[in-house]
Amino acid sequence: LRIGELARRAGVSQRALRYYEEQGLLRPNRRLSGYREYSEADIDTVRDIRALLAAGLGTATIAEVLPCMAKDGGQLVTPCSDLVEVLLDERDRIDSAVEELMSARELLDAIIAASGSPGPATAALCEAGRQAEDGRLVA
Amino acid sequence: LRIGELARRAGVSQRALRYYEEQGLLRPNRRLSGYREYSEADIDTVRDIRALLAAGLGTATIAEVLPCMAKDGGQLVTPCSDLVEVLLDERDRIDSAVEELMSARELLDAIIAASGSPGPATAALCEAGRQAEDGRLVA
DNA sequence: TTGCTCCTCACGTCACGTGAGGTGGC
DNA sequence: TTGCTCCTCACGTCACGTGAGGTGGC
Repeated sequence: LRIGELARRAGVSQRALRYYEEQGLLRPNRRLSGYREYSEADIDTVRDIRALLAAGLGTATIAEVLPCMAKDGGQLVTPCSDLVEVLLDERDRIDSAVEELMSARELLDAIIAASGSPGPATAALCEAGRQAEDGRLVA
Repeated sequence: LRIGELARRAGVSQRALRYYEEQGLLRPNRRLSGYREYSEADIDTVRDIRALLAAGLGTATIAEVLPCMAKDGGQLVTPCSDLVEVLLDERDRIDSAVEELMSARELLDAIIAASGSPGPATAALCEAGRQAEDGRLVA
């Protein structure tokens, strides 16, 4: 697989793939031309990387986790004990991140729901908001 | 309220508060000394800002949303119709973000669960991981 | 030769962190 | 005067985005 096809199939940018390599998360072979050559397994690896990044893990931590995910005949590999503690912390962080997202969702829902009855006061406040924004640009 | 107390009570850094002001999200008064003077209402505003940032909204969008949250006697204010469409998109993004977090959580859970029976293969792979990391540092 | 894909710099972005160096109030 | 809090630059960080300028294969 060349970088363009992997990017398409994994749903990421080529820049992201080069960045992951720079951080040691991927190690593609090189052709004589210098082109990167990826394996089919890299598609799943990239998906895992994205999932962990989206969960707030840094590339350094992900670099430690990835070898544990190397499936040995469909079997997960045991991580070093230091890493397990890190993962427990990260899992807690994910749980509170979900709660934050839910409360933000409620905030937006309340505002969206309030858009049912516009009224004349709305237009005025809308306009006030724009003027405040202009003021900011001037200042 | 001076910046230090607001930072403590809202649970954010002073740098973050200055940044929010720079982005037009807060507009504290100034004392003769140049010190920022915040209102009690700013505590809740900062909490809302954090919730929306955590949900992935940018400061520009939050600047549009905040006036809608100005409680007019406990009542939410209606946003401009352009904004409502943006909020609907953001809400969808939050929903998929939650799904991503859940799947990442499952990934970590599987690895954590695998740490039950260490065995000798683990230590070897652990060591291999460290060597690979060293190789990276050398290269 | 044309066109598509790839390559390596290298600077920009967003929401801050982190000093550097200086001032205000009790 | 001491000590704590505040101020304004201004550069660093993380995970990339976005060109700039050049090369490879059919």
